This record gives sequence, C-alpha cells and structure tokens, in this order.
Amino acid sequence: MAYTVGQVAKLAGVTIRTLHHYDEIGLLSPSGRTSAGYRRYDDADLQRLQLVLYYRELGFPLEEITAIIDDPAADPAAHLRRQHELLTVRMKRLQEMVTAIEFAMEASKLNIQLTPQERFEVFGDVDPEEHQAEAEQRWGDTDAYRESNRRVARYTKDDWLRHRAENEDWGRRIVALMASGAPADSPEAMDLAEEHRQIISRWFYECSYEGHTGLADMYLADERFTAYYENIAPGLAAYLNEAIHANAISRA
Amino acid sequence: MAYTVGQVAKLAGVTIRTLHHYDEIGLLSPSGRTSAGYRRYDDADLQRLQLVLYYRELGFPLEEITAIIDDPAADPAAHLRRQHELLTVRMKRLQEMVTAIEFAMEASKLNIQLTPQERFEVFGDVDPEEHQAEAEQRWGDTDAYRESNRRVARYTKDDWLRHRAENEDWGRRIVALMASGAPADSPEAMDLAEEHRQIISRWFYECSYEGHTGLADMYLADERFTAYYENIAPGLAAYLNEAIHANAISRA
DNA sequence: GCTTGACCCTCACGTAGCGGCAGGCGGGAG
DNA sequence: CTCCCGCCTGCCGCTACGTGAGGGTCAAGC
Repeated sequence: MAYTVGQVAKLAGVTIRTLHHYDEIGLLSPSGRTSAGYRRYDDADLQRLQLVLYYRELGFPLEEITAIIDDPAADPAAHLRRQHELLTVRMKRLQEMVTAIEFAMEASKLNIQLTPQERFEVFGDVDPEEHQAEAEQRWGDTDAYRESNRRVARYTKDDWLRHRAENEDWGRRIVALMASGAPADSPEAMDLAEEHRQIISRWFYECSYEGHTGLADMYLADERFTAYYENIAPGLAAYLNEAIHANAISRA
Repeated sequence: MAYTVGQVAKLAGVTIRTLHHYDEIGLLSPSGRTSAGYRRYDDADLQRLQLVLYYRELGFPLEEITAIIDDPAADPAAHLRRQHELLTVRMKRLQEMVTAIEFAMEASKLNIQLTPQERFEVFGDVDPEEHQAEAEQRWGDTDAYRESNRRVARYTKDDWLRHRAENEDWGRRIVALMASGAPADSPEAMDLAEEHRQIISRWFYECSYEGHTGLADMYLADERFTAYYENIAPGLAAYLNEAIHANAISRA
C-alpha cells in the first residue's frame, strides 16, 4: 500500500508540515515519489513513523531519534529500560508539582498567603521521599480532593464572602471559648470542633471524623497552618487540635 | 539590597542571558540601572523573579506569566486549577506510556515480537479508564516489577541463553504431558506449573501463588500472550492456566 | 476538452525561549 | 596604568515545526 502525505498525516495524527520537516532533516523520507514529485509512503515508512512518534512522545530530540532508529546494533531492550527510567523521573517531577499546586490550593482556601519562598520550595532541596510521604499523609484522600475542587470551581464571589463570614464567626466563638478557660475537651469546645468539621463538609468535601483528626494534626505539624491559627489567637492551633480529637473520640 | 545580573543569576539558578531575555520582553525589568547602564535588581525584583520561575516551572508560557503577574484582578485560584488539570492530564498520559513500556518489557522477556501497531496503541483511542484498570490488574505489583527490572538489567547474553534453554525444555515437557492426555489438574501438570512459577521467581521476580494465578489469567485474557502459548501448542494457554490454578489451590 | 476544487510541491519567513558569541565599556586591585 | 572580570548591546543560531505565497497536479463533473 502506498499513501500520500495527507493520508499519512491523518493516519498518524500529525500535520503535513511535520512530515515535510521529517523529510527535510532525513528522519523520515518517503520511499518514493510519483512522476509529479508527490511523496509516496509505504507500510515500512508508516512503521518507521510510528517509531519516530513514539520516541518523540518520550521527549527525545529528533536528531537523537534518527540515531536510535538508524543504529542497527542498538539494543531495543536497553532503550526500553532507558525510556522507562526517563518516564519515571518525569512522573515523579510532575507528581511533586501536582502536590505543590494542591498545597497552594488548600492554602488559598484558608486565605493563607504563600510567600514566593514557599511557592518556590518545590524546586529546592526538598527530599522527594519525604515530600511524597508528607503529601500522602496530607492529601492522601484524593477523592476528597477532587470533590473539593469540583465544588470550589462553582463558587461565586458571594459564596466566598458567605464562607468567610461563617468562618470568622466560628473563629470569634472559639477564641472566646478558649479565653473563657473552658478546656479543649469540654462539650462546648467539642461542639465547635464539630461545627468546624461541618463547615468543611459543607464547603469543600465530605469530611469524616478520621479525616478531621488528620487535618487537625496537620494544623500542628505544618507551620504554615499553625501560623494561620496562632495568628487568630495564640494557643488556638493546639486548642483546636485537642478539641477535634476529643470530638472525634466522643462521637465515634 | 541591590544585586547585579550575575548575582541574581546565581541566586535564582538561571543564566544571565535569561534575565536579559526577561528584561527584553518586559517580563522582569530591573527596578533601576547604574549610571553606566548596569542592571540593578532589588528585593521586589527577586520576588517577582521567583514568581516567574514558579509559573514557568508549571509550564506557563512567558507571555501568559506576564499577564498573570501583572493583572491584579486575575484569579490565581483559577490559574492553579487550570494548571492542576493540565498536570493531571500529562500525568495520565505518562502513566499510560509507562504501562505500555512495561508491557513491552514483559513481552520481550517471552520473546514476543510486538508490532509497531501494538507499540503505538498508547496513542490510539484506547479508553484511559479501561486502560488503567487493565494496567492495575496486570502489573499491580510494582515492587515485583522493579525487582524484575533490576535483575534483568544485570543479565548477560549467556544468562539469556540459559534462560531460554530452560524455558524451552520446560515447554517441551508440558507439551508432551498435554499430548499424553494427562488432565491439567494432574500432579504432573501441577508440578510443571510449579516449575513455571519457580522459573519466574528465579529469573525475574519473587512470584507468589497469587501472583502466579494472576499471570495465568492474563495468558488467557491478553491475546498477545495467548498467541504466544497457542503458538507452542494449540490449547496450551488454557491448559497452563488451569494447571497453575490447580497448583496454587493445592499448595495453599 | 475544460473547468473546478481538492490536493500536492517548494521556498521562505515567523515563533518561543533562550545559547552563545562579538565588540566594546566600567570598575576595582595591584 | 594596566589587568582582568563583569557588564553592556546587538545579532545570529537552535528546535520543531506553523503559516502563508506562488504555483503545479489530479479526478470529477459538465
């Protein structure tokens, strides 16, 4: 079977210009031409094109692809292994970036302003292993995440204002309670912890008691979130953490 | 504090040329110049640079970064969501390619020749959901995979020849047994299934009984592997599948 | 046989995000 | 005063094509 450029382009999902380019640089020259100078591609050309596109998708520069394909002594298994490694590295990098973005999104819900430094830390010397563990511990429940993002995407400015008002009201009440000297495991504190859980459930994602305690622990473990609550009132981060745990235990 | 281009370049880990370029396109112009025309960057410039690099790392084109940073009304959350989606898509794509490569690696162990079509299928209209489920069912045990790859990477040509000889010997014996009319759940068939499991364990990765039955099912479910065994002897794929299951049950 | 429209050809310049030079000035140390 | 390092402004080069311009070709319909 013989194909014209246009046919090949459609088959392979590339533009004609791309095929011209590959011909120009000698990466993929059609096996023949018609008398009028039209390019004619045969099945072998198609196979080669598929290989080319495969390597291209893996991020190889075209020149290198030429070398790989044209080298008859090349070990295909070695290429596969190499590709696999490359992909793994890229996946890891992407995963880190996704984590960074999710962190930024979560932080923005609490109106925490990330400093450029913080935004930037994903590029720093952060140990990927540690980062991974941290991420899993923090946003392990990806379903909740997606759910949250779905909801948030539909919020209007008004919704945000109402959420903020609600949040601030809750904040004033828990600060007052803490100031009154009521212990963190008092019924009143637990009620406010429960309210906190329901605010999250209503606005972001279905928050279980277990997930709630995980969140509470993060408020203490991560200084950014600690700072957020400590900024409202000193001692609030620990107070809230304890109240959430007490609430989770008593309702379980 | 004021910094020269060179200092900023070292601090931020970019080249001087990059800073010149950002100045040229108006993405990041230093807040001042010395009388001699030297660029002078201050702390605010550094902050802006970090933001720029952050968005750049996330894959935004420079022009868009300019718009994002310079537009005070822009919704950063919307950008984050968008970028999160983009990254997710890219991750999915990479994951599919990893799966395809792992498939190719597994196939090459059995000396199955993949056609370019098959190599190419990752670009096709394969339903990602289905693909994902298939991949999980197939190579769920990633540890086994890594282990296998580690070992295989050290094999010499001699190792491969010995493995092949061993494999072919086993093949001849199971074909003979099947031809003799012995049922697939006979002790002899189960012994050969067990031997099959041990060959895998010895050469590739620690193969549990459970993993072995999973593999056996794949031999029937995936036509490429089915074809491999059917090519040795008609009916062998089903016969081996049954023998492996019988063996797993009896040894459990 | 002729037109029409879809297809093909070859230049050839434009794009992003810089890399890397040339040719020339500035600035602090010895 | 010299030396060398750092800075400056062009400006051309690179990859992997996109996007025309200007013109030939092919199959179908009239």
